[in-house]
Amino acid sequence: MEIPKQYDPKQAEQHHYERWERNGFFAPEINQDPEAPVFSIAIPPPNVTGSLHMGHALQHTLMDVMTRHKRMSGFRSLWLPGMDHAGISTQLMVSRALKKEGKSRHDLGRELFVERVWTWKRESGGQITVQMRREGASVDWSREKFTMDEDLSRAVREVFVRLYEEGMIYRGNRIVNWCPQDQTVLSDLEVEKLPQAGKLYFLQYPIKGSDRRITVATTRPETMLGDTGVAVNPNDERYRELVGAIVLLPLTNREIPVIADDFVDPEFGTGAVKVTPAHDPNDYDMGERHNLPQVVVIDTFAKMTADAGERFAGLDRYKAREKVVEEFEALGLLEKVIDYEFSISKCERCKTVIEPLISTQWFMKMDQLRDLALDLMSREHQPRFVPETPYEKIYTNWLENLRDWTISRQLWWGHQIPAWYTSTGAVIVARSEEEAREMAGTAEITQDQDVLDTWFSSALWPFSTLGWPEETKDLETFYPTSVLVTARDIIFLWVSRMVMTGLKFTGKKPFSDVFVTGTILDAHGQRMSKTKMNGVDPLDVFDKFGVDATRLTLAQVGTTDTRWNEKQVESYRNFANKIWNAARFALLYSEGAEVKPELLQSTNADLALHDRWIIARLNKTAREMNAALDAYEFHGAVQTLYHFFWDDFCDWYIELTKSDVTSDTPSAQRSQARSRLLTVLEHALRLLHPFMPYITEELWQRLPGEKPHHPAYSNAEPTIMLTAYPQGGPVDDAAESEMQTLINLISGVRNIRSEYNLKPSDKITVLIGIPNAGLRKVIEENTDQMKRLTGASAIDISANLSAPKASAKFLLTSTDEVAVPLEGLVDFAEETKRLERKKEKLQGEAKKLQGQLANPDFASRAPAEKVQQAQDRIKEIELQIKALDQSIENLQ
RNA sequence: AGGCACGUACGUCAAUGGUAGACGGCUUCCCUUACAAGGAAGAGGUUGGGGGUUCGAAUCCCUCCGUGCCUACCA
Repeated sequence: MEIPKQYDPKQAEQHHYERWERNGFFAPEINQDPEAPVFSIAIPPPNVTGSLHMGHALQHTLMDVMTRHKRMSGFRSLWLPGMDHAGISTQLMVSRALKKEGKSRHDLGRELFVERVWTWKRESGGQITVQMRREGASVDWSREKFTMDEDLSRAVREVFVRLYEEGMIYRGNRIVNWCPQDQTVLSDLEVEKLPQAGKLYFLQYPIKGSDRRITVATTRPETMLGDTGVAVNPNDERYRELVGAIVLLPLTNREIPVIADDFVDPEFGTGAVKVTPAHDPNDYDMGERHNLPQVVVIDTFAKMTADAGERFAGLDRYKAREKVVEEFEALGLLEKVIDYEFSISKCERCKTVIEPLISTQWFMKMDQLRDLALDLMSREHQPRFVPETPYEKIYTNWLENLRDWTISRQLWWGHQIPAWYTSTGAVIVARSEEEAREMAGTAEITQDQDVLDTWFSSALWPFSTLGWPEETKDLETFYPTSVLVTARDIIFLWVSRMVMTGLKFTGKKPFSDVFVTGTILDAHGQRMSKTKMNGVDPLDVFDKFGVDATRLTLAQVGTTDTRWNEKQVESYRNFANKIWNAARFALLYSEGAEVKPELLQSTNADLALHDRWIIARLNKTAREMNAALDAYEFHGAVQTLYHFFWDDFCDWYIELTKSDVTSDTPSAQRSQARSRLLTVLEHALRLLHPFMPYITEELWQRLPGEKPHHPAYSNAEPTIMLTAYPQGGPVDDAAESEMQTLINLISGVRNIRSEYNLKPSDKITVLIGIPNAGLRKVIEENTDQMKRLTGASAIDISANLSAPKASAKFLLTSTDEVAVPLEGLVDFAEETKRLERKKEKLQGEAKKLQGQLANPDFASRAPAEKVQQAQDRIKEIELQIKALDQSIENLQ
């Protein structure tokens, strides 16, 4: 079989996914074991408008690793994919397309516009589903959901109606965040606050029946046209006598009262605040407390209303600001203007400055829901956040301060609110229009024009996607889901709301664990964002280094914020190449051999040391992998795999088995060695598979022999995806420690070669003294290996070392010693210096340890084990120093 | 403004209170070897500064400096 020297990721990425998907490997039905445990994840649904970014790639990698691991471990595994209709983004995107045709959504009307969005969705939405296939995400596409699907929409209506019936959803007139651009209300979480350089204007208001004036400071002078009061702190001596006085509001002919309210900070500005209940959330609250009227002077397009007065009506809010300031100046009432930095609220989507407005909206009361979630946390400590700090606290604190949720949006794209109005103004909330007509007793009803916040449907995602409110088989089987993987910025928007609705409507938590991923930053530690143009496109990285290398890089990010570092991906690309070439070697010499799992079962003692050892290492690695994955320790898991494959398997095992495997003459021993190599490789590929699905499948398919699936998947077409994840058999401490001795021996000799600058052509003799007969035998059995790996022409093993004076020596253990005669090979003076340096270093360490032991407190208070360790280490150092002294003397 | 994290080798990150590691990079050596997208070896850190608790601190506490995030909002 021809195998190229370099791994070509694109080649491997081409065919496997399509085959996996076509054969139904991703669907839980592939599992034939009726008793199988269940594992399920609902994907955080990406926006239908979205395309893959690093955050997705990171989350998807982690979810795929978990799902593939559980699937291979025999779990009936479901990773359910889907998309979010993303109300505002999607509506904006389609509106923009319309604009290019010179039309607005209003030209089409609601029905046609919504139809147009669906067309867009069919034709160009969901790019991300194509990209997810590239990632290798093993999601069950047969269960793919969209938040606007009929079944999910039904769940939305059901929840709305039930909450309305319980009085938890209500319609109210309140101050809200209004986006004049998108023409919709926004929740607090959809508003971002940005620092902004602005000005603070000091305006003087005359007091009626007096020549006093009261000065208020404001960043928004135009709102003064809607002032209905001036507030001061009740304890502020400066204004005490003015409380209850009447202010003549300039530019208008209104008279407004001076009120006292604790909200006012006497330290700030002048200590007197203008109160505009209709256009500021705090003023709104104050207005409520003092029964102040609300005068609306700014409309939904951020233009001044008729109530702002004739001169201002129709002006843009910023034009009005200039005009108000001019007029104050003309009246001599503008005290001063100072530069001032404050934060300004902007629409998260379109960046337009938010206008707080009083508006009739639908709200959801959160107190009962919040208590359900808080109870779950205090009672069962659920959901379990990984990492627990700080997220558990952040989550709990946020819940404790939760306010009512504004759930209506003035959009056309979304779930239209299931509320209807009769001509007499009665409100009917129902599951369908028919039901509403029946309830109304008339056909003359009109539906509320608003839609629900996108997050309303997202909040139901873990159960609505499984069929709720029907009691489906899927819901019964896969709910609650096992784990939620998410970025930290949607803990409030999404995670907490899923917990609350899950508990309310299914009586169960929607997931047990919440894994909060870190953030991938750019090379300078900045967040990647579209506006900064500093994002790295995962697809470009896939093209450059391959999907598997990228996944490995992302997997080890885990929960920490990490700067993007292409070098890291490059090193994992090299790792993939290493895997490729190790397999290439095994396959090059696979004639007469095949994968035989039973070769790894035997623990019989006539196996060669390196064989016993690699089996032990494989078992230990498998155990570590399972433990790490179950604990969500992805960083550790990647490290474990990397070292096992590169260090243990490639650097040592292949090198030690090479002479048997590459032997020219066919023999039972050669076939065994070849088969064992293939079998260990096959197991290693399985361990790697959840992280590197493509290269492992590509190579696994090429391995000859018996490669059974996990029993739960015995009927399926061959794929590494459905083999059993190695659980790890017995450990073999003897093999590990004996092999370690051999490794130390070979490394030690190589070290000597390197330190003395010996050329590979310099033939050396290695003298080894090992008093223990058992160990001596082990080493003797590996003489040929040692010769090959150290470039020694002769190896002499005896019970007691006798070496010529001028030899490089090192201690293998406290009793075992190795020497390489150097006569004629090195510069003795240079060498003496080097040994002295080494000795100093050891003496330093010994001194430190002795200091520790000399401290009576250490001896009495530290655990005996630690004291013993220190003493042992000192003894070891003493021996090493003695050996060094000996060597130095020998060089003289 | 409050709250919360973080600061470890040149870079990115590890390390149940037990005396600091990995990978990449770097230096040296090696293209007759499955892999130059490679191999072998080596150098490199008083864990941001200062103080405290402790037999023992990267780890716990205080403080300063720096960075990031979150919440609130100052009219």
